[in-house]
This record gives sequence, structure tokens and C-alpha cells, in this order.
Amino acid sequence: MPIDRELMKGSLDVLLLALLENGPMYGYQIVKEVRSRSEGLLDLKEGTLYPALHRLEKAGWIEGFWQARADGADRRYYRLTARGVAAAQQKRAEWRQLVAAMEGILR
Amino acid sequence: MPIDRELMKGSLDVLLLALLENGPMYGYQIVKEVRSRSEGLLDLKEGTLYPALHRLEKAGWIEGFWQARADGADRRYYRLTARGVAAAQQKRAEWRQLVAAMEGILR
DNA sequence: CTCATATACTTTGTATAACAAGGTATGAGT
DNA sequence: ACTCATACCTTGTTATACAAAGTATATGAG
Repeated sequence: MPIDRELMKGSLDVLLLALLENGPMYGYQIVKEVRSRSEGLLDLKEGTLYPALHRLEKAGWIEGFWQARADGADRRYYRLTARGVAAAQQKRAEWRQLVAAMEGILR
Repeated sequence: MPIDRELMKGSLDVLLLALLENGPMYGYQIVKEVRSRSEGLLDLKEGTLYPALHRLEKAGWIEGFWQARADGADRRYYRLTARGVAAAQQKRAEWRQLVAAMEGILR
């Protein structure tokens, strides 16, 4: 049973920035990585991910670059920019604040 | 600095159901309660709350009832229905699953 | 050889949520 | 009188996650 779609809203940016802190990744890899790391709980859809990546790129937090391959289609990797590194930290902190505030009420 | 609006999405239902587990509350009271309990971090707007309450009522999770007052305007209290009690537990569990899954990636 | 599947990126349209901004009305304090 | 806090509500805007579809290549099953 996947998580309600509305719950995910807003969490995606934090999630993507945090993932890319560990180094560049390409879209399809992110989809599978999130799915496996969350044991299927977070089932990120491609129609969600790719627009999100473009959004983050437009915001100047990540930048994409094509990596050619002999076999299969080329991959578009994304890495954090300098501003992206700062945004990742800021947004992670904000996320944790939300969780703390929520827990204060859910307790 | 309040939390980014998009981060809140989906969290509101969980929050409201959890609050009403402690007994009936009226709208304006909820606004102030959330604000104070989260130390201003969660600044719930009335334009957000009232539609949300109507939505939860329509879903059959809460029910509203007017409480007349001699002084001041009448208050519309909301209480959990039987189905609402179940929904509150289910949604709290879902929220905690999301937090756990996110932490697995943010760590 | 053909077909299905997995990989890999993309776009269009839909549902819905949070909010800004406004409205209505009452009672208390200055 | 006027402002403020209380108390409820609605309309319009913006943004997001997703379904559904499309494009293209490589691989394996039949």
C-alpha cells in the first residue's frame, strides 16, 4: 500500500536534494533507488520525477548533463550546484522542523 | 519563518484528526491551538482550515454541531465519528511511515 | 523473427490542496 | 464611534503529484 499522494507533496524536493548529496544520479536510477530504499513505500512516478528535476534545475539547485553510452539510451545525470548544497541543508532542516511540530501534536 | 506551504500538503488531515481525538474543537480554536502548540511554526490559515473541516465532514470522519452562546457568535464544534477514529489511527500510521521512509533517505 | 519487457526520457491533462484576499457578524475595550 | 479579537465562510490563484500516453533502444523469450 503506497503512501497517499497528497502526503508526498512538498517532500519531493527535500528527498531529491538529499539523494543528490551523495553524488550525481540519473532519473530512472532515482525512481528505482527511492523505491528500493523505502521498500516500495515511496513509489515515485516518472511523470512526477522528471518535471520535478526540471523544476529544481530551473531553480538553480541542480544541473543536468548527458552521459553517452554505447549500449542503451544516453542518460541525463543531475548533480547539486553550490546553491543546491545550501538548499539541501536548508530544506532538510525545514522538513525536520515540520516533523517535530507534527509530532508535538500527534503525540 | 513559517514552513513552506507545499510541505504542509496532506499533513493537514492527519493533524486535524489527531487533534479531535482529544475531544471536540471549533475552527478558530484549532487555528490558535496549532499555532501555539507548534510555537508559530504551523500557521494554519482560516482559508485553509474551514474548507478542510468541510472536506473531512463530507468524508464522514468528523461531524459538526452548533453550540449557541449568550455572549459572542455561535461556535461550530467538530467531533470524530466512529469512522473518523479509525481514520485518525490509519492516517497517523501512514504519516509515521512516510517520516520513516524519508528519514531512511535523508539520514 | 517477433513480441514483450526493461530501460530511459518526455509531455499533456486532471484533481486537489494551501493560501491570499476578501466578506459577514458579534462583543469588548478605548 | 472606532478598533480589535473572536468566529465563520467563499472565491480565485498557484502549484504539485499523478495517470496516461508517447518516443526510442536493447535484451530475452517464444
